[in-house]
Amino acid sequence: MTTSSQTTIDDKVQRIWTLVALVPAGKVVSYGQLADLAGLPGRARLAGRALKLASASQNLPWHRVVNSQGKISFAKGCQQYQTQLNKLQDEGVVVVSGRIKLTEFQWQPDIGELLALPF
DNA sequence: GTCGTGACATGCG
DNA sequence: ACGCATGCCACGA
Repeated sequence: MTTSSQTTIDDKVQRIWTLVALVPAGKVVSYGQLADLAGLPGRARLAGRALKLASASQNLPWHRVVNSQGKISFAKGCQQYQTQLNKLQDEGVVVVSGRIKLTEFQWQPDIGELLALPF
């Protein structure tokens, strides 16, 4: 087949990065949500991997990604945890007992934004 | 090829 | 609310 379009791991990671870049300040998104939006249901861990692989030069707002419970997925107290927490609070995201109220701060992508995506 | 690990999610008790 | 099991699957040892 000359027209086969195989989606490699890199393509998927690329999609996650593209989506994260769309999240506005003051809002958060969950790993699972990113995977879903990328057309990869059930692949939340891949979203996490994508962020780990991302380089600082990409300037991704990775701190806006939390788990489905609205909590930061780093060990409480570690350096990364603190950095993420600080950035979120700087943006106005309210964190109570290490938790964020998703009903209030979870990002709801715009239809047009999704249609404009390359996938 | 098998196994353990992981920036996850969900269901059950 | 919390821990534990299971599902998921890429990666490295």
